[in-house]
Amino acid sequence: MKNKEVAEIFNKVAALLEIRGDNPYRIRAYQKAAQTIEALTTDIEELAKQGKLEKLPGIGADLAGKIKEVLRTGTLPIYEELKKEIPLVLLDFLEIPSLGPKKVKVLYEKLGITNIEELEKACKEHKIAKLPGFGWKTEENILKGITLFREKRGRRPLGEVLLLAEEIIETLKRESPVENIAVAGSIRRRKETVKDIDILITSVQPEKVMKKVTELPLVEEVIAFGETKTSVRLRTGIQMDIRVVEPDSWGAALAYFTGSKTHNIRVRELALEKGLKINEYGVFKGEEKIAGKTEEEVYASIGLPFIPPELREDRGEIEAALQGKLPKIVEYNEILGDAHVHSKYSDGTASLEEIIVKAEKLGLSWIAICDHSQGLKVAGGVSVEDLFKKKKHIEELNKRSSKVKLIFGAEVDILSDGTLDYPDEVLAEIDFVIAAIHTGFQQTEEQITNRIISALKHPLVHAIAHPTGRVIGEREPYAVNMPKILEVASEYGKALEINAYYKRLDLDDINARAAKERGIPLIIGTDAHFIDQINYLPLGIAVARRGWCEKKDILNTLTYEEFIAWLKNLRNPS
DNA sequence: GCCGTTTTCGGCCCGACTGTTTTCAGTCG
Repeated sequence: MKNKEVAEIFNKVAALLEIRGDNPYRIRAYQKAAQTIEALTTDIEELAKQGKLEKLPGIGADLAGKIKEVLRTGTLPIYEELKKEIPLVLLDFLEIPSLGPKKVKVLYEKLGITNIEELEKACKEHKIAKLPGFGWKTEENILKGITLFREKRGRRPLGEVLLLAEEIIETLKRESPVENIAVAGSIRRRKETVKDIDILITSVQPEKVMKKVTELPLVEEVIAFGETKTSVRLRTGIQMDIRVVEPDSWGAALAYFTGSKTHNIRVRELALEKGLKINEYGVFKGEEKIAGKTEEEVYASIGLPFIPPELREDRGEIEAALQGKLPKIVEYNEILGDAHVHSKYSDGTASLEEIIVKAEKLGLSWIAICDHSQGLKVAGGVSVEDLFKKKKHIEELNKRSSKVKLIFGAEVDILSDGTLDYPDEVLAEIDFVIAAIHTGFQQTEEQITNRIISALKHPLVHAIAHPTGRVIGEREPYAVNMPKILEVASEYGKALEINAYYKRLDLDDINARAAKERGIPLIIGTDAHFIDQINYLPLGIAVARRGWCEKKDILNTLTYEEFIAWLKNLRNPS
């Protein structure tokens, strides 16, 4: 948690400096530092103690000192100073489309506007249009922006947007003259939340495609309309940007629009060092275009192998690629099973038979049926008696089904005192025990951490489900000391779950990478309560990929027999 | 504010579109 808090302060300093109109490169330095800190897989406090802060990219003597200051005092002199100069609420204004730092500054200095209500009032009284650089159009845009802001149309979970994007692509393929079409941006990188939908197209009739885009029934409003770039807002509130390029520029454009922004900056800096220029149209040596048709070509032009989109976050992937040390991240088709599915035995809606049919459809060869344990009454926790019925049921089905095997598991509650929700003699009968916290979220960090640690140390537990308990956009993680959890999991060889449910994705990419670096096995489970939620499995795989995980790091790449062997071996090492 | 087998100073990614302008700053990605 500490890392996020430090990063947050740096980000705010950067935003405030922007409004103040400070040196843009100084601002970028703060932003870059914030990003580096947020992506750390170790506790920043540890790095500070070891005097290793200055080894981090983008952090020099000055910022290292400032990090230490934040860790010591919780704030920074420059931050406090800026807050006095510029009201913090102005940062909210930056979220309003068409308002950037320059305009926000003018609003504050000329009209003394310091909250949304005042801003709205000033628009309605047409005071804004009279300001230099503003006009009636800007006034209208701000009013629209305020409405959007109030509706909190911020980042949405990837799982919510991905299907929509794929649907739109199918429609455009069918109904307009596109040749290549692909989703780019943070969706292609499979970031856990996304702000907009970026779609890239090649076409010989770009104007027809653009027209079609604006006519899609899903479109509510056209924000910008150009020959090569069109932006619309969909009825769901999300923005969609469409770019059309020449086939010859497909790879360069795809790389460009996939981002991330910081990854792109690094790539282009590398190009400059080699006397090349990269833009969305290609790689150029002087006037001559030397690459651009494919992404591979673009990376190769600056001496890099292809970097999978999920890694393009400027979290060391470029350095790794330069050294030939890019991980061979786990492939989507290497995942053979889903390690966390609920059935009718607890609060799931599907029968075991239905789950088998679904798994076969998805090409999976095993599913771990992990229903809730007895104490979790709200979620239909399974009594000991029913648990043994389920065990028998699974054994019978496994005899009949050859393509898909079920694994007899349980998602066992970690009670508030750290003990487990079934007695040991029952746990011993369960082939796969994944323990989880479902109650007592308000406990202190020490209490929660100790609960999970006692579960990790329990000899019959194999893994911990959704280790931080966060629900994207709804619930913050409970107070848990992740470095300690990682330490104990690593010591005891226990697995941690990447929960693939679209609102959990817990562990997240950064924690998954931290686990991988410590040799902790990871296990992906959809936590499906409805049969179709098993479809979310790729979202969990995406987290693993974003966490630099390779095949060997993920237990779901094991065959049924291998996984059963792993489970047994953990309890009785051979 | 960072960074350096061309550099400890002078660089720091690149382009489309909008709106307010009569040539371009600001915003956005």
